[in-house]
Amino acid sequence: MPRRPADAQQRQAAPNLPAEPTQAGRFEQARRVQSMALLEDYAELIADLHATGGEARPTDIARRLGVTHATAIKAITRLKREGLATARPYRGVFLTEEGEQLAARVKARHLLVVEVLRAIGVPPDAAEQDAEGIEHHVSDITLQAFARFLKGLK
Amino acid sequence: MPRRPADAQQRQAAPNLPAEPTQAGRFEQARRVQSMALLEDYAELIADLHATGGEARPTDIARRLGVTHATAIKAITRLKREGLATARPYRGVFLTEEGEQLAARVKARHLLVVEVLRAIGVPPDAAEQDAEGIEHHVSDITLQAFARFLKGLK
DNA sequence: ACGAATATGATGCCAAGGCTACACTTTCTT
DNA sequence: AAGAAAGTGTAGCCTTGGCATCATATTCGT
Ligand SMILES: [Mn+2]
Ligand SMILES: [Mn+2]
Ligand SMILES: [Mn+2]
Ligand SMILES: [Mn+2]
Repeated sequence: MPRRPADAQQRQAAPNLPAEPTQAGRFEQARRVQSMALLEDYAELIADLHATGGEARPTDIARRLGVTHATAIKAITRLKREGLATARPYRGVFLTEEGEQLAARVKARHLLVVEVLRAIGVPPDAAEQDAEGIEHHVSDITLQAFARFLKGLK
Repeated sequence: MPRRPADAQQRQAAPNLPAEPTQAGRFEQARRVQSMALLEDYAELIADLHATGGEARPTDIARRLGVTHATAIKAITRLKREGLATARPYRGVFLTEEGEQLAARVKARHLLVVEVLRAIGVPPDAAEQDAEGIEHHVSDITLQAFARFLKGLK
């Protein structure tokens, strides 16, 4: 049945770029973004643990994320591989400079997303809950619009 | 080092319910939601293909999603397993009653999310892009707030 | 100081969701 | 009516991110 084109285009690498404005392009970008979500949450959490005067040890991280420590350790391995963290065995996890920067961006974005949801009238618990997933999909452009929106309110 | 409690609680099933208001509970809920995202996008897309007068065949679906047809076929297998779709070999995919209902809900939510982003001042392309990922994390409670927000604007 | 309690790390298992490659079926075109 | 073109399905491979289990390291409490 030779009706439509073929489906197997070249499908190059496409590192992390803007995404075509086609439906397929949007889905591809959404998948790319999703693949960063876990790293973002870990970075944000590790920074928070450090900021709260504590250490970021696998068990702490695991408990806060609701996963087993084995799962956390595997994710930490990925963080290290991606150059976002280092770890001293039995002594906890530390963010690299790049990791710190990611954490800072992610935290700011998280707070802004919650703030916008609240401003729209979303109840506090739902805002906190939904923001945990939504945040990762909020692009810089959208984030700027969020900031302008909040500024316009006060 | 026996400082903090243990991390391996019972961790029961937790089918799809409200989620504790703890940080771990929020992350758990976000993971549950994410595991539905793929099914939601497929259901929405299949309904759209049918609505647009066409058939929903693996290659159509794959092209629209930006994946290979093999990937689409695997996802369709999961849709069938979950009771959301049926398929007649070489004749396309069809949503069950439950699948149709899911598709309708997902489509309405998608549209509302885009509308809210636009209302906040997000440029059209970014709104379309970000909504593709955000939509899956918007709870019913939040969706209601979105509807009220839009109503209040006009 | 030493045993108990806890944390850590390693390993192996699983399912999801990508991919390529290849065989088969259907449809189109001549 | 073939033969070519396109779609479909299957199989096998990979990575991610869950899990449980076990061995080892550290720290606490007495
Ligand atoms: Mn998050
Ligand atoms: Mn967050
Ligand atoms: Mn989507
Ligand atoms: Mn959608």
